[in-house]
Amino acid sequence: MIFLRRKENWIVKKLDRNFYLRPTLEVAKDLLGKVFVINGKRAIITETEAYIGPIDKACHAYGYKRTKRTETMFLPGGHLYVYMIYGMHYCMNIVTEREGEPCAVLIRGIEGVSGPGRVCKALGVTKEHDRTDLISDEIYVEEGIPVKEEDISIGKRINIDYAKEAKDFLWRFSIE
DNA sequence: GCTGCGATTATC
DNA sequence: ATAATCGCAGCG
Repeated sequence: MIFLRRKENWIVKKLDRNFYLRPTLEVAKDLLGKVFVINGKRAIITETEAYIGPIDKACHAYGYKRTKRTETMFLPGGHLYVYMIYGMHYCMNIVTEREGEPCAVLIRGIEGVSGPGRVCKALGVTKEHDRTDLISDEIYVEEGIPVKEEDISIGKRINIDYAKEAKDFLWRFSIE
């Protein structure tokens, strides 16, 4: 039995573990329109990018590379992966797929905010949130708004020109 | 112990 | 087009 409480037109049901354990490209696309909840703030996700460690030269964990930083991506889907970049910004990702498969989805935009660094700043996400489990009471993602297939734009990922053939993968998803 | 650079952003 | 700014991977 499924009961969906609705608050205005948002479906407020929390996403469960199984949502995140699916293939990364599916999760990246399905996260559009979902509502990220943290620090008492709520934000509609509008732009994402997939990073698939086993085959993706743009991914920190390419070829299953384990370092102190990438260790988070080996956790089961549904955890937060937060890292600092350029010594001054944080980037927030949601880990996907089963434990041991280092994959994640970068949250590149939320409603009214473009760019992964600005997203973290707007939501107050820092290194402290790395490894946070989203199957929790305080920090999680809700069903949010249904998104139509025709409203989704697909394109190449941003700022990964160093990543050889992977730079041309169409692993970026966005709405509006 | 050094060196170089990055899934970015603000500003020239 | 370029500076800002630092954790850390790679090297040896």
